[in-house]
Amino acid sequence: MAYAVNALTTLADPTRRTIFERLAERPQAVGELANGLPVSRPAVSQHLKVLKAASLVTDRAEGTRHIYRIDPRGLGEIRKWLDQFWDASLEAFAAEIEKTESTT
Amino acid sequence: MAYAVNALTTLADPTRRTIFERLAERPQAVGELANGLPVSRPAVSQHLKVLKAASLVTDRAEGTRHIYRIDPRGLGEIRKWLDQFWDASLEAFAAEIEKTESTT
DNA sequence: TTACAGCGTAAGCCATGACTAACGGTAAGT
DNA sequence: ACTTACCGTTAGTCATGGCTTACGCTGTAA
Repeated sequence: MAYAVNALTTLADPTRRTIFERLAERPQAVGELANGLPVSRPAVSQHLKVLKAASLVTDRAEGTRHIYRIDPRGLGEIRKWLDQFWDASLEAFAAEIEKTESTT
Repeated sequence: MAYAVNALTTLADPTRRTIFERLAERPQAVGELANGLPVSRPAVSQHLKVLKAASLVTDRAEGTRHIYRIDPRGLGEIRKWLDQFWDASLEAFAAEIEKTESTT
């Protein structure tokens, strides 16, 4: 659950979300990502570090190039965390409607 | 989609997440929430304003008391946004595995 | 080994935003 | 009318975190 929280706060940053989207299309190297982004390469590197810590991406070294791609785990944790509130929300909603309408 | 982004950044704050959790259990007034939280009542009020703007909660006046409860809409937007990447992630994963194993 | 390409890290700056204290405004009770 | 309860808003302070610049490290090519 703490993982989901990390993943959530991680994706809260706009730049990080953009990076995540790009990697969702296809795995990419750091420099590749930096081009086409309004921030410097070190900035991308830092973001990738955070994304990796949240299990949202994985990296693989290919010579001096580091290829990053999406890690489904972080995404899954968020989903799990979200569904828990989704259920609670619907439950509360059902209770409220039952109390108001009582349409059996 | 912009809604989902708002909802996501909104739930990134720990205090706001806690408020959201409390409201998931049962609808509550502002003062009720403030008790049991390590922050002041105005702070809670501000957080509720943000949560409301992200369609994550709804409020209903009951005398001078303002009862807040979860709004499923904001939650739904996040889920929709998330699922889009969930699919992209699995797709990329499948492509990778297919390329590596090719176990038809 | 010399040179270059590709990244990660550290230090420092600056903007965003979370919090408190003080105030104003409305509803209910006496 | 006066008081009290309950809440929203504003102004101002302070910490968090994203960004850049500078530097160091590891491979690859000649």
